[in-house]
Amino acid sequence: MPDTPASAPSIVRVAIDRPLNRLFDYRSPPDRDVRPGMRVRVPFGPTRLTGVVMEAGVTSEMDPGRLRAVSEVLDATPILPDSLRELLGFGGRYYHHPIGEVVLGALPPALRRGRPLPEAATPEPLWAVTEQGHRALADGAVRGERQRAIVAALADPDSAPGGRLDRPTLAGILGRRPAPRELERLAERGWLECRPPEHPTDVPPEADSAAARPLTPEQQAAVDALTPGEARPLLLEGVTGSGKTEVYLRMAERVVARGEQVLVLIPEIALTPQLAARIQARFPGRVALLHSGLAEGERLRAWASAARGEARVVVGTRSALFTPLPEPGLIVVDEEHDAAFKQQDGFRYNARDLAIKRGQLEAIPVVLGSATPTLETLQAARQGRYTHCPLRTRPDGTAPPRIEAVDTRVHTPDEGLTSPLLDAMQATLAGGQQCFVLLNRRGYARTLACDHCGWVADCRHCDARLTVHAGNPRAVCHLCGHHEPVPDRCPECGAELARRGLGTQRLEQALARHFPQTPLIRLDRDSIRHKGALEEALERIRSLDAAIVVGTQMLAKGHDFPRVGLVGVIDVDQGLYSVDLRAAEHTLQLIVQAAGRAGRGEAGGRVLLQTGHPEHPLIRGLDAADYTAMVRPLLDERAESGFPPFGHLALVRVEAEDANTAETRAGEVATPLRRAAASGVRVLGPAPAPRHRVNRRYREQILVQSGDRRALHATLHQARRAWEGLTLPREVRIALDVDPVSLA
DNA sequence: AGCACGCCGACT
DNA sequence: GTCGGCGTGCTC
Repeated sequence: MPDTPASAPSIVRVAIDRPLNRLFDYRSPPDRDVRPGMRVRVPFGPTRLTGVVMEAGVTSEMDPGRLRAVSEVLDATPILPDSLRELLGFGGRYYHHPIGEVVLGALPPALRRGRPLPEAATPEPLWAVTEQGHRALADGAVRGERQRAIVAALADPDSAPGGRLDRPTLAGILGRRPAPRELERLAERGWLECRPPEHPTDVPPEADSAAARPLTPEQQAAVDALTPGEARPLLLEGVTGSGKTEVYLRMAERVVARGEQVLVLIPEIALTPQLAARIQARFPGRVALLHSGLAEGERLRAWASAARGEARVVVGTRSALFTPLPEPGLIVVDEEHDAAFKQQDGFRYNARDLAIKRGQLEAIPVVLGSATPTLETLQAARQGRYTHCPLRTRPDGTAPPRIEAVDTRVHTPDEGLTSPLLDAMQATLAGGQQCFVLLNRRGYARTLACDHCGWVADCRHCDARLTVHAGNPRAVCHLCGHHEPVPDRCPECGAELARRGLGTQRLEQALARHFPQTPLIRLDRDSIRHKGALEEALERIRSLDAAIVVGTQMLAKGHDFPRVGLVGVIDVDQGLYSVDLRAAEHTLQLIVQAAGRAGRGEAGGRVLLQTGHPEHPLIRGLDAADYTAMVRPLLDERAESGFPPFGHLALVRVEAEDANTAETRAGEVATPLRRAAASGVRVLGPAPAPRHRVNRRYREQILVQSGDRRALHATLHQARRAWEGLTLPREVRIALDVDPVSLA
């Protein structure tokens, strides 16, 4: 960098939290060394804003007289290192999102607002259940939902291996933050004890039985595939129970042992608290946990402890990807196929893809773990761009479950249930095992309709049918949340209304009639609405022998259940024949993930799929032991259509308050896209979005597709500049989604 | 995104 | 006469 003469004012280029796709130049104070990565306070129009210096010592294109001066320098040293700023710059360009929002969005809210970075913090103390507490829990003496949830979470070796958790981790498991006073009160009653964070040597090895068990040859091979200096991404493909977590932990141990930090990304902390808890148990006092359930101060402290290098392992959801690590050594993306890694509004980044990029920039390996990797990841592994480490055998030696189809044309379902499924359930329950029944629609009935005049209950804000919910009876829109009372009679003709289609609530009722003696638990977004309910339900499932659990895809997510003998999938056809880009892929993933719940016991499990199309190639190819073989027809289909991973997509959505405006403006938005489109870039649309009206707004969409990523991005870039010259009404919004997960 | 400036309708 | 409606344009 050339020295600037002492007389010329030094100029810094600053990112600010405004949707403007450029940086702003300021004169930096003559007496202070303002370096890239530091936060500054700058005048912006009539106000002052917090910004991040992206470049320093630059010359400005601006007329020097128009430059204003930095008002205040907020950091003594940079809080965003070079590599992260580079990652954020890349992210802004790749996803075509304003750089300032990207950069400021990477900071915890407290830092975004200009608060100082806290000094080194004392580590969070760890909480554990006392002997007395265990007895009280067993005797039912722990009264109060909240108190019981806390003690139960700490007492459960699945949620708290090692029996000790700090408050932020507990918050992730409970889905709410227990107040310090709540914990203290439990300690005063003698049920909990509080210990200072200990050294790793204090952890009893029996805290996690997997830590003592030798690795299988496949696990060992995966751990050994991670060689220092080799920064290639690694796909760890393993079914549930194949011991992926133990592989992550052993890799992390090696990385931490050589003085480097580990970042672990997980899809959603509330649904999979076990991984976070196991990591916490293996690296006590050295883990920072970052998730949306944290209070602002806690989030700031966790972020700062990672940034200062105190936390050696950082575990977090999507946005934790942007945590600074002074000594990075490894990034793990667990359940890499999960759509939760894609941000669905604003800066629409995919944390999995940006994790790969971060790995490149930091020259460290990235491990992608899944039983059902995305087609993008499988293809990269097939081409040798990623190292592929399969874990085919389960450490407990059990066989993968058998997957069988039940032909619903032969066996007509009653309330969603066919006789072969009911018979299989009967047998499973008789054997003392559990049955999981999966239906991807919550509520009671899918629609409310009049058989007499054809009226159906529609949402007044969206293009969607209202779903009938039982219990507190309401008709609910699953798109916008609008709800209204369920009418007794048809508002048009007064005839009796029919409740059509099946939801989890109705299925639950039907199952209760078939199996009146069997404990029945429902698990969906409605049943776990109140905080800690998921943990309670999981706890109950684990405590039972024969039982039926009915629920949505939530059932198939990472929880560990030892006694599931049978998984029934009520309706797979919906996913197989949906027009959406990834519907079939997601259905296969769901089936395999669900199958992973079955047969952890010695008996081996069964999966029954109810379908009207048992001859469908994807159904015929189902084999829980070989996902790669299962998805081959999908890959062939994508290759033919030029869809990912064989081509690249971007979706442009134009939204307005009325349908006409949306349509005409979408046309104006499409024109520069067409004009900019290089050869090999296709522009499809505009067309009404599959969900045309949502929340009283109308949406049109344009799909841009190309086999050449660079050509696609050049097109988007050029079109975007043309859009800036467009005079659109304020209410019209253009949203650009690069690498969309769904076209709906 | 904010926020100010600016140019036309019903109020003290 | 003026308070305020939100259309348009700028922010180093």
